[in-house]
Amino acid sequence: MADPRRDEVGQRSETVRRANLSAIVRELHVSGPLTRSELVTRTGLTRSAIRGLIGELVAADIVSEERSASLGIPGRPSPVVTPNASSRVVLALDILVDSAAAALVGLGGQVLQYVRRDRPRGHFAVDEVIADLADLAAEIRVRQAMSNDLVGVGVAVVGMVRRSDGFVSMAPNLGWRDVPLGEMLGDALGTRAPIAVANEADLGALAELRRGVSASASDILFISGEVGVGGGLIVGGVPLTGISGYGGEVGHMPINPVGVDCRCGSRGCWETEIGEGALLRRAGLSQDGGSAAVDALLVDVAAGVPSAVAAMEEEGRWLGFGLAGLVNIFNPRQIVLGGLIGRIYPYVAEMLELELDRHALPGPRDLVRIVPASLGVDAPLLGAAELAFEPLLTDPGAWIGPRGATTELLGASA
Amino acid sequence: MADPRRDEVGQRSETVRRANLSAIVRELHVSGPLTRSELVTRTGLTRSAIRGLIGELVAADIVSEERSASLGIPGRPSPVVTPNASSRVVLALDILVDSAAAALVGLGGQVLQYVRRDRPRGHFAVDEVIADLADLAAEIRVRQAMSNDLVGVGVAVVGMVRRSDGFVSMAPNLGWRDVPLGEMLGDALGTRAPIAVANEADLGALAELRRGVSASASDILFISGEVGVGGGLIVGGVPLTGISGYGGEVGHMPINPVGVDCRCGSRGCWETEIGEGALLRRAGLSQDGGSAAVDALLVDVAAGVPSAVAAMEEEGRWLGFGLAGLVNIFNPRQIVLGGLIGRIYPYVAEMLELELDRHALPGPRDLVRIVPASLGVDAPLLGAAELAFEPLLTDPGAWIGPRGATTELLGASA
DNA sequence: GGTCGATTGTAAGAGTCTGCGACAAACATT
DNA sequence: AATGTTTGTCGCAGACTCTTACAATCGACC
Repeated sequence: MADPRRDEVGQRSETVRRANLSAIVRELHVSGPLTRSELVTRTGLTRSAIRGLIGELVAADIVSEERSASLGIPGRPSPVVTPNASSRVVLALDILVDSAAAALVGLGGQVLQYVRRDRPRGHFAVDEVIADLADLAAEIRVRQAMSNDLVGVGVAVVGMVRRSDGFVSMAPNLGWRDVPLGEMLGDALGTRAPIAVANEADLGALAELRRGVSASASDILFISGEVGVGGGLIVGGVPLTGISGYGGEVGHMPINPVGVDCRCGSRGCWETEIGEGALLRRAGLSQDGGSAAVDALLVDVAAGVPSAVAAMEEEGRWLGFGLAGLVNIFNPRQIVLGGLIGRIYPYVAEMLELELDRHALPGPRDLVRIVPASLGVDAPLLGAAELAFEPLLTDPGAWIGPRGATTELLGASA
Repeated sequence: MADPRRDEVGQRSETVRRANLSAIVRELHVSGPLTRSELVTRTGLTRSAIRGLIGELVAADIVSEERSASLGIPGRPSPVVTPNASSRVVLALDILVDSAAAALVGLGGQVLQYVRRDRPRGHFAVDEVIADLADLAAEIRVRQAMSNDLVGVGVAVVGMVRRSDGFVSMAPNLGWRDVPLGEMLGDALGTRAPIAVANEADLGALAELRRGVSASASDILFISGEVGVGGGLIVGGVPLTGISGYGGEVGHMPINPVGVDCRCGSRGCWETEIGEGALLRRAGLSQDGGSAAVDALLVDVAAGVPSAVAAMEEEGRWLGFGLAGLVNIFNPRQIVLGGLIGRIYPYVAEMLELELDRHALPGPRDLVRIVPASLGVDAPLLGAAELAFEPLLTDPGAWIGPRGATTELLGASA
């Protein structure tokens, strides 16, 4: 059926319509309510075109129009177009090592419902995790009047995920291998809405790009360190996924030829030098302490305890050494440090910049800025919501008109 | 003037036309002559649309149509559409460490003229190099009847280049720093055709992608090793340039914390472990021997000389160690080894794959294939031609009709 | 409080492009 | 020579958006 030589690059007028609707909805989703005239300048479309497209979006209940409050500017006031947060929603789920979370997010990024629950470390049986997530989702379902159209479900996982079907090939920190998470969650949640699964760091990067410190930059690296070290890489404005969605695993970039064994089966990975375990080990602390142990370490550092300070210096050295390579490869505008690494950033910044000076090429080095993440632990959760919204942002037309497609009430289980 | 909030994402019917023209011309440029009906299936456009667009391209002398030879198939024969190699041409230039080259390439990729001339190593004065290139270009100019429209000039340089204006910030192997090469070449060549300058490895990757072993793959890594080690990375079908075109410098990825000094000013770069110098050093040979010394080494390896074999094993080990990181980060379909590394590939393949098994994550590792480059020394030159053609491929409309734009006769100097 | 200028929504008509369907042309087969 | 297949050709319709003229609404000013 599918001819391999077929590129399907041909465009038609329908394409124009889709692109323009997409531009409007995406702009509203990212930037929040805008007046019609602002939309005209931002999209470059004419007033007539905007008028027609907005009319359809209003009819489909995707956006609303209201008279704007007078702003003291001469001229006819332009109505404010607002994305309908309560009309189109997504369910976002997050599976971290020691907690799980669910959120209901409306178009425009408004968080309507939010639940995060700690989970004991080490309880990672797949069925257990899925049951917990289903519980969280059910809780949200009860709290929210379910008159909403569920656009999709987004899931963040600490592991390597094949994007196409949400298959988790490996999640060392959860002890998973080859788990068809997307499929299983579909059954457990009882929804036919599309379920998109992706790596936690990739989604953190997406969230920071849309709603955080990297607002609409085109090339950023998001390094998220917790127990493991993940990376979400934005290249030319597009998330780097690789051919099967496994891309961005900077934590397992070999960096020390004489390094120690890594959970992934390799040796000398970056993760083994900058992860939570390495930091605690160098400080002479137990590696099982989790984030409480890290908190204690930070107190020591602030107090000037030599072993703690030395451990932090060594951490900064390895961070900078690895980041230099990434800077030379990607020539990014920004590197965002999240999770554990974001928390310790103030204490490693100096050493890190020094190592960058030493090991990164002058051109790229001068242009990159290192910043801590701004969204905290919820970055991946927000990213999962963004991921789930993507189909609506790309082709709002599918939610308009008779071919209303896959809209469905949350809770209307099979 | 330029409003920073302006995205200009609005599409119009003209956009559709441009995209469709571009699809046709690009398809012909990459795949060679095709019948109209093949174009119909490949682009997904209707016969009517193809007809109209081809008609305009023929009128603008960009393509030609001819009756096809009968193929023994029933049905009305479809005319063959051929890109006009002699009507639209680009000038490609290449500056390597020990040679320089120029070529005149026609639409479709046909090389109409070609000159490569060895240059003694060490003669890298900017003015000298530019004079040499201008000579090569003049030689081609004399040989070819100049009734052609020069679409543009493409230049490949062993160094870090800012894409926007062809500014070479650093070229350690040429001893250059901050050379406004694009501007200087414009003056020396006496042409107002746009001059695009880019890194040699980036262009090698582009050439392999278009005309070599990687035909239309979306994610490939091209590693080009000569004196230095460069990388051309294709991510999602798009060359990775970074925010200022410095991207892809995998050779200067720090990889050995106890490594040796690198020409770039850093220490422990990958290049210092897998470059020509490292290979020769480990084999106990002089590092100044150049490619003749490498040839001698290869003879020794084939003969089983222990020191040579050991050097090759060590080379393979470091190659695999570094590639494992790139595999984990990019999850590519293919890694193409060019230049020196492509030449020695047969002797390092085994060790390289072994190290990949050891250090790369199973998911990405299973999907990647390592192959030697297929285009040899001319890969960057061909890539430069592709780069110069890019404006024509992206918007053929600019070369059609009254607003004939920047077409110009080669040699019609200012 | 009325007038003027500025800004923006509204509406109708035109332009541009592609898709659809009917027909004709060119080829192989029988 | 008749038939079936494939594909170019042509006219018409559909889908968008742009252009242009006009109306609506605001602030500023006299």
